[in-house]
Amino acid sequence: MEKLLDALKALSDETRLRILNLLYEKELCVCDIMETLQITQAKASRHLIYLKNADLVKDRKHAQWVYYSLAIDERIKFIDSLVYDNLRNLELYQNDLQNLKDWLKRKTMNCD
Amino acid sequence: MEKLLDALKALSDETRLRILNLLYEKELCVCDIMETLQITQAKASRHLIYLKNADLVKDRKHAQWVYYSLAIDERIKFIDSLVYDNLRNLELYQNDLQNLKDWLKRKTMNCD
DNA sequence: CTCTTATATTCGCTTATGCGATTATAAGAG
DNA sequence: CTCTTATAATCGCATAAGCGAATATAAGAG
Repeated sequence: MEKLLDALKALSDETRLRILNLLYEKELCVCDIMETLQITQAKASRHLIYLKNADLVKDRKHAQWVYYSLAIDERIKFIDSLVYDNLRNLELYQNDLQNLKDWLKRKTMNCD
Repeated sequence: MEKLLDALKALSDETRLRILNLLYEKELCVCDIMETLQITQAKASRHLIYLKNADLVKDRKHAQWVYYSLAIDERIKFIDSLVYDNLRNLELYQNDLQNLKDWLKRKTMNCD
């Protein structure tokens, strides 16, 4: 199956790794990712679709939002090791998690 | 450290995965890899150098041969999982291992 | 030295990738 | 309906990647 190669290609780009790192925390919509990583909407959308085509994430539409979440089954559990043992030792990805936390907090407050 | 990204880029090409799969068996010279995978010398050499630059393999020169072997430390042990749990379930990579075995046998016999 | 073998490097080409900017689509909100 | 917000798709461009063919280098062999 060449799906493995697709998955590896999906993992060979920093932006997609950063997105995947966020999705390991929780399901997120496109705008959460744009805000957290400070990237353009087109860029976020493009890379999410790339990850989806590689079967690493799945999406779910609700009203005008599209929510993305992990779709990593045990066939490719090496990705768990990659994220927990490697990615998250790096400052960039740690900072992204903190930024996500901050963003989600601000977002909730604005709804009050 | 961006070395992780280099490693992932190195893993996103089928030829390099096939080479890595072989090196998980044993140290090999460039010509073993050409013969086993039936690829050109330039292609084998190029991809081995790519893997070396990503710190996934190391080389050792002996007489006119250059021997390549794994250089995967525990920082990137997710690659072990990738190879043993994913790659080696795929027919292509299983066949490559058989071809390697056959080639090494033939090679030894020619030296008698 | 000269020839052969093993490996690396360069060249020119083709295709793939990533990007910003823009446009299209789709669902609410009012 | 019309306007706004969220997301996807398209376009044109620049750069990277992979390839075969040819050439360069380096070490033995004779």
